[in-house]
Amino acid sequence: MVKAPLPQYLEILNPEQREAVLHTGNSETHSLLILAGAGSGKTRVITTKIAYLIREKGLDPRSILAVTFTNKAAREMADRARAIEPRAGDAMLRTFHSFGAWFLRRNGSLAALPPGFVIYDDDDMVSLLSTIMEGAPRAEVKIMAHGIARSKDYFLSPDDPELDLIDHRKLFRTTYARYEERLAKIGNVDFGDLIKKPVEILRQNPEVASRFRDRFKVIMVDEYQDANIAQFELLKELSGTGTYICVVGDDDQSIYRFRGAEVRNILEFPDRFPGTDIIRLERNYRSTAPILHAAASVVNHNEGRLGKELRSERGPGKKPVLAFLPDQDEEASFCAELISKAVKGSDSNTVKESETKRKTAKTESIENCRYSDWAILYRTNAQSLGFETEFLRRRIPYRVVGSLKFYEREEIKDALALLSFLVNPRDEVAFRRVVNKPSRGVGPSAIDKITEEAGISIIDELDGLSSPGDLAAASRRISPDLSAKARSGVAVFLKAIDAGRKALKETDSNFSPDADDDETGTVAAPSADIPGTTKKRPTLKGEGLQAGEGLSVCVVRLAEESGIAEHHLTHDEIAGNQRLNNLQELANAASLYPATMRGLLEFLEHIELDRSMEENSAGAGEDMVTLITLHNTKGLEFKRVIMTGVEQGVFPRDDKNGDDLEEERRLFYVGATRAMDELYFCSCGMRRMFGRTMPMEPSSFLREIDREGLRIIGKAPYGFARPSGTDSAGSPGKAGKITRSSDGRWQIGDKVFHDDQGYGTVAEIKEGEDGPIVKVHFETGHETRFLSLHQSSHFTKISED
DNA sequence: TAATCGATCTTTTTT
DNA sequence: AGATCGATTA
Repeated sequence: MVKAPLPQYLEILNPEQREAVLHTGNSETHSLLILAGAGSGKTRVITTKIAYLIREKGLDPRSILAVTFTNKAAREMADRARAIEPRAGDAMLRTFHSFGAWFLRRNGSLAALPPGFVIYDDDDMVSLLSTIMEGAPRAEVKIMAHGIARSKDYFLSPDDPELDLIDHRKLFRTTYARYEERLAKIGNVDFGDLIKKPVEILRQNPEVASRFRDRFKVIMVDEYQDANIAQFELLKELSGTGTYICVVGDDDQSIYRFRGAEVRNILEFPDRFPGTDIIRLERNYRSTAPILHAAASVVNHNEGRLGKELRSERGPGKKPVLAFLPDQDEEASFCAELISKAVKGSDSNTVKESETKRKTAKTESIENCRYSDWAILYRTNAQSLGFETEFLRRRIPYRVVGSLKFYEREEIKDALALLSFLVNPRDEVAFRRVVNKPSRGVGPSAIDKITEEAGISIIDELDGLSSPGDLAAASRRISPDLSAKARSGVAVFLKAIDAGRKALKETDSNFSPDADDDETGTVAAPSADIPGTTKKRPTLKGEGLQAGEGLSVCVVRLAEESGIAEHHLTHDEIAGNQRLNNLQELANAASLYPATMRGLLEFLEHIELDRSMEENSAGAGEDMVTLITLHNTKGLEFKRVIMTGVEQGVFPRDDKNGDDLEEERRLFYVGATRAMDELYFCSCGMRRMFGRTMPMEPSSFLREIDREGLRIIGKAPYGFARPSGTDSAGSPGKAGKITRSSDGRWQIGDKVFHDDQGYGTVAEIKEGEDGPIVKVHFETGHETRFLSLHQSSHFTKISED
C-alpha cells in the first residue's frame, strides 16, 4: 500500500529495520518483540519508530513512553529521536527508575508517601538495616540488604510465600518486614520501591491506572532482556487493551541477572502478551567477521537461548589477537605499548595537544588512529588501577568510566545527608550520619535518647507525639536531658539545619500530587558542569566555600554552620586532601537549581538517579583511551578493544557455574562485540590479588574459540596450543566429580604443603583437557588449582587421606 | 568519648 | 593492598 517513495529517514533502513519501524499492529496484534543482535541498529530503529509514529501516524508525542535502563541510553534516545523529529522532545523518554520516581512524586500519597520523599541508595539501606540488626556484622547486614533489594526486584513483599526463593530464613522475613516499617515511618523509598510501589498503586487504584492507560498509547522498552519481574509487572499495569507495546532486546546480552534481571521476560514475552509479532535484526554493522566469529563461538556454548545468527555486513578483517603475558604489570605495559605505537604511527605530523582534527579517512586502519579509538575492558573496577598508573607514567590520556567515586566520598555524602535531613526531618539515616559530624560530643547514648523521644524504635506508640518521627523536634524536646556537651553539639546541628532552611525561599512548599503536568517527560536535568569532571579544580579564593547562585547558598550554609567546612579546611591542609574543593564542586552543581524546596528535591533526586558523570562537556569530546568494566560497555562501540584479565578465576570468576557461567559468557559476548576493527585478549600467567601473587590459567572461554579464529602472541601456557577441534566433542560437560586423579597422584582429602601458601587440603579433582586439575583449600582460606601433570612439583604431599 | 593501632577479612558486575 | 571492625589508650 505504500506506493509513494519513503521519506529519507525510512529509506536508509534495511528491510527488517523498516519492517520494525512501520509495524504498528492491528486488531489482532498490538505488541512487537524485536530481537536485535549486537550492533544491528536497534537504537536507530527505536528512535526512528518514535519519529515515525509522531510524524506519519499523527500520534501525540505525549502519549509515547519509552524506557531504558541507563541514563546514558535515555539521553541518547532522546537526542537521536529529536534529531529526526523535534516533537519527539515531548515524548516521555526515561529510565525505568526515573519514570518510577516521576510517578511517585505525583501519586506517592496513595502509598502513604510524603511529597518530599528522598531516594535511599544501597549504602543508606545498609545503614538503616544496621540499626535494625543491632550488633550484626556488616557482612551479614549487607547480605540482608541484598536480599531485600532482590525481593523487591521480584515484586515480593515480606508476607509473600515465595519469599523463600530469595532467602528462606525466618530472620530474613522479619527483618524485611521491620525494614519496611522503618522506611515507611521515615517516609523515604529505596531503589526497588521506585518500581514496586507504582505497581501497587496502579493495582489498588483503578482510576489512576486507567488515567495512565489513557495517556500512554505506545510503550517501548529498550534492553528488555535486563528487565526484572517488578518492571514486567509495571509494564503490564500500564498497558490496557489499546496499548501498543514494543520491546527490544537480545537474550545473549542479558548480564544483570545478579541484580534481578529475568531473561524469561524476553523469552516468554510472546506468551505474556498474546498477539505478538517477532522481528529479528541479525545484520551486524559494527564488527568485522572474525570478531563476530570469536564472540559467537563463546556464547554458542550456552544453552537456553532464543537463537540468532549475527552476520557481519562489514566482511573480513583482522583476526582477534590473544596475547599471553607474564603478569598484570606486563599486561598494562603491553596495552600501553600497543596503543602508543598505533597512535604515534598514525599522526606523526599532527601531534598537537588540542583536538587532533580528524582527517577525512581514506585509508582506514593506521591513518586515523586516535587514543579515543581504544578501550580497555576489565571484569572488576579494581583492575583499572594498574592501567591508570601505567598510563599516567607514559602520559597516555585516559578516562575511567563508571567508577562513580565522587558521590561516594565521605564529605559529599555528609553534605547530601544534611540536605536530605533538611527536606525530611524524619530521615533517621541522614540524622545518624551527620548529627555528630564533625565530632561535637553527641555520642551513641545521646542519639539513642533522641531517637527514643522521636518514637522511632517503638512501633505502635506514635499517637501521643505531636510530630512522630521528627528528629529535629525530638532533639529540641529532649535537649535538657542531655549532657552539657551533647546538648551544645545538638544545638550546633540544629542551627545548621535551620540556616540551611533559611537559605531556601519560602514560596513553594506545595508539591501538588496529582498535577498530571505539562512538563516534558524527557530526562532533562540542568546539564552543565557535573561534579567530579572538572579538570583543573579552581583553587578556592580566600578560605572557605564560595556560595554562588541558587541552591549553592543552601549547601554552603549547611557546610559552614555544621562545622564541616572548617573541619575539612584544616584537615585538607594536614592531609593534603581535596575535600573542601569537592564540597565546592557539589555547591557548584547545586547552583544550577533554584533555592527552593522543590529545587532541592530535584537536585537530590538527580544525584540519586544519575550518578554517572559521563557524556558531559568534560571528557566526552577529548581524545582519550577509555577504561571501563565489561558491564559498562553495553551499548558502546570502539574501533579497537582490549579485553584484559581473561583468566580463569577473574573472568569467569571461579565461583561461577551453571546459569552464572552462562551469564559470564554473555558478558564476554557483549565485550567482544563492542569492537569494530580490532580485538585483543590479554591473559596473564600470574596476577596479584589481595596482595598475594597467584598463578593464573587462561579463561575457559578462550578455549571455546577455535584455534584458527585467533592469532596467538606471547608464550602460551602448556596445553593451550592444542590441535584445533579437540574441544568440541567433550565440550563443557565432561568435567565430572571424581575422587582420585587419573594419573593416580592425588586424592580428595590429601594434605599438602606449599612453600608460599602453607598447609592445605585437596578439595576437588576434575579432569580437564590437560589432565587432572586439582583444587586445594589452604588453611589461610585461600584456594588454588593446579594441573596435576605439570604443576605437582610445587605441592608436597604430607599425608594420604 | 575520640582517636589510634592492629587484626581480619575482602572483591564482582549497577539502576 | 585496602577497608573495616574491635579493642585499647588518652
